[in-house]
Amino acid sequence: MPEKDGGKAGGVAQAAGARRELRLPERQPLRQPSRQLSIKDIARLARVSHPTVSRALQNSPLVNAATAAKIRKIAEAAGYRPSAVARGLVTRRTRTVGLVVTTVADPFAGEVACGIEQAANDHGYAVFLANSNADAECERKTVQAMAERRVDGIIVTSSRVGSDYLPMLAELNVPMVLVNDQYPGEFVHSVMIANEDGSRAATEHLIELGHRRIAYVGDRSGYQTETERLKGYMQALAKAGIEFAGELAVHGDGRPEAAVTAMDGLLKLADPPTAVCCYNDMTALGAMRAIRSRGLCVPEDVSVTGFDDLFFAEYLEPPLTTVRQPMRRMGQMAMENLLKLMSGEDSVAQVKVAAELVVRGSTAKVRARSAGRRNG
Amino acid sequence: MPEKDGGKAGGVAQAAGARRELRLPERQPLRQPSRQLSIKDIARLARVSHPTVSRALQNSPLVNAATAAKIRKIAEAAGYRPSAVARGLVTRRTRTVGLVVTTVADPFAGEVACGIEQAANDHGYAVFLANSNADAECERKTVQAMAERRVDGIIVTSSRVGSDYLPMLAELNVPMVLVNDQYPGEFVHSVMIANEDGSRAATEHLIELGHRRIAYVGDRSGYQTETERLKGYMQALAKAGIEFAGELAVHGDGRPEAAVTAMDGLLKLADPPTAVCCYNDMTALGAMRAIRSRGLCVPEDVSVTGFDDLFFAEYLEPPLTTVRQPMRRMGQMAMENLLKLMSGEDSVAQVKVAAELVVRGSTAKVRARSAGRRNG
DNA sequence: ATTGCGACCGCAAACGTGTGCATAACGGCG
DNA sequence: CGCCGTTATGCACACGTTTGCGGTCGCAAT
Repeated sequence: MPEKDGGKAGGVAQAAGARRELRLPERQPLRQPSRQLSIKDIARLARVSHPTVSRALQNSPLVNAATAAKIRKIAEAAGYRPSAVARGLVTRRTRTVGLVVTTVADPFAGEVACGIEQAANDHGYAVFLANSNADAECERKTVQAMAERRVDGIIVTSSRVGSDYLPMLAELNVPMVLVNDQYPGEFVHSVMIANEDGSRAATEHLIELGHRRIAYVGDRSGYQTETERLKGYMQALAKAGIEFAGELAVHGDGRPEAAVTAMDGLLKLADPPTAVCCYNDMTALGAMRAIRSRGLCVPEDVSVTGFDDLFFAEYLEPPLTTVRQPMRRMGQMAMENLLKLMSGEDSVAQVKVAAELVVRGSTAKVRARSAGRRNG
Repeated sequence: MPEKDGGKAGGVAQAAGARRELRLPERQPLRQPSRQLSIKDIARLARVSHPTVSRALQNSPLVNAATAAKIRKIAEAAGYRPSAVARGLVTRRTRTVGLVVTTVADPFAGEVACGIEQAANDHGYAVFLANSNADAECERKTVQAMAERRVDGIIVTSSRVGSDYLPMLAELNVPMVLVNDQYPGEFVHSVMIANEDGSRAATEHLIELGHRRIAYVGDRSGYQTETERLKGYMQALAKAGIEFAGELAVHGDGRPEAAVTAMDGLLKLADPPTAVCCYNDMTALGAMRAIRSRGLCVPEDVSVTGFDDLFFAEYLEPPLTTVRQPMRRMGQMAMENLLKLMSGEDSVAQVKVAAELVVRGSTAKVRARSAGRRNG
């Protein structure tokens, strides 16, 4: 055995050397002092060709079990790590997905990202993270950059781009799934929460508690999520025979600061609301602050509902009544959906996940009119 | 099939074909129906060689301005995007960094990640995100996987691995910076908050308000951050001549749930604390819940302080007194530090950023003993 | 006319891996 | 002894870039 190896390898090396001399002077490329070792280094160490090493490391049945074991052992000992970039070049698959969110600092995005990362990792995929800063142009650029890096797929949460993704996607030719947005097309699928249902449930809950003057503090107008939640709110009002009052539906931006001023405006009305349905939990945070700044109490003077059920919702005082969104699960679903898309099979184009109303302490029965006169 | 080959490629193939015939039979590789177009496609379109295209696109002065412009125009029109993976293979730099956090769903990690992503993006770097789930083994695996993807550098926040990074890093040979942890070495630098100072300041603040029986609810023991914050707390006590009581220093896990039970245990003591210094804001969230569950009030019955100043801190009722950590800025600093490391120059190995006490409503003067007897 | 030179451009390598195909070794069988 | 089927391995590519170097061209200087 050793003889065979020694003899054979020697012969091969010799032949190769001789052959090379005929061709070129074989300029010696200046090597970096310490470079990552390559598959050829392992091949040399194991006295086999590099394809054999390649096959051994991917457990191919084509290589002898004994030599495969030997090769793996040597590679292990040398601390060899095959280059994913070289592999990506030849296989044309990087096992990488791109994730673009408005900002990871947003708790909603963080939860979704967490679910995605988990699922991706379970399937051997790495994820590129990028912030769009809720800017359409930036989002577009980011998606382009990811295409340049040859990601196998892309997930976008709370997209700001809109339906002109379609031409871009067709050109890029990379599968994509959207979270909480929807622009159906050949490549682009989506998973989204039942916005209307959730928002309607929250509003109906307030109506059942006897509220009639119910406000709505939304996001910026124009985005699909916002539109749908507003719609749910209006549906509930209509169903209960309450006339929609334009003055009670105002816009924030999904963050607490804007909600404070928006809510404050509502409280200054001649006939202020006794309850408020907020676009999301962050908005509710600001609304509650505004309410208290006027010396009013939650829920005694005004009830408030949120949307999302972020981690802090149950720890607020009072705990926030809100519409739960299984964020992590949704991220996971998005990733699983993308995996299917990437492997060629087409899955359900649009999955809508159920929203669940979680009743806590921030909502209560309306009480006899008294705070109504306290307008500024 | 024969028609396609003969017809379409006819003109081009002929010229090239003649030359090629001398060499090899030129087996026709089966092409995918639609593939990304390459630099050679653009070269053919522009009637130049592909190296010229390459140079034109990187604005090399070696190519004629007019032809460069033409090439760029053609590339633009064709929607050509150079492959970052092929480029990475030859340049041996991927312009990619790895970011490993305990979990992105954690608001602290989210903020830091946001700062990092921003800075990375500004410098043309993409970032791989991965969760370690606060598990040392998982963290190690993740770092390995990133090395396999040939990232140019790595940032780890709240590392769970510890000082045995050093041998691994030496082997991997990739620069790394740690956030809120510190294992000095040739490759590994760090940026961290002044834990002791911050924690001491919070405790001193409580002491100034007249508190003498001050509890501490920490993280799991053993981690550097936890150790340092506990130390700061003890320093403040010592300085004020208050004897450290072991029963008052308990462990949570940095999340609200664990803090609830930990705090509840403290309140059941024969001589319960009148104030509590929490490891972080999440812990404070749980502590406040526990306090209220017993019918006590914050800050009237017990004052509480946090650490981090997460977004919700100022929106709590009462707003939380806490130690501010400029998280986004710290992420940015970590990235800038890493950039220096990657470009060869060595920067300050350890930067410590100042912590700032933010006094809000959750802390108040101790009042005459009365709640003390309410133990269970 | 030759030489030298600068400006452009193309050739031929790399980079590190995967894979179709040829081939060597080997044993079994006619 | 020759043929063939297996098994194991190596060869020669290919993937899509970048880059050192040599070559061509036009033009001025000799």
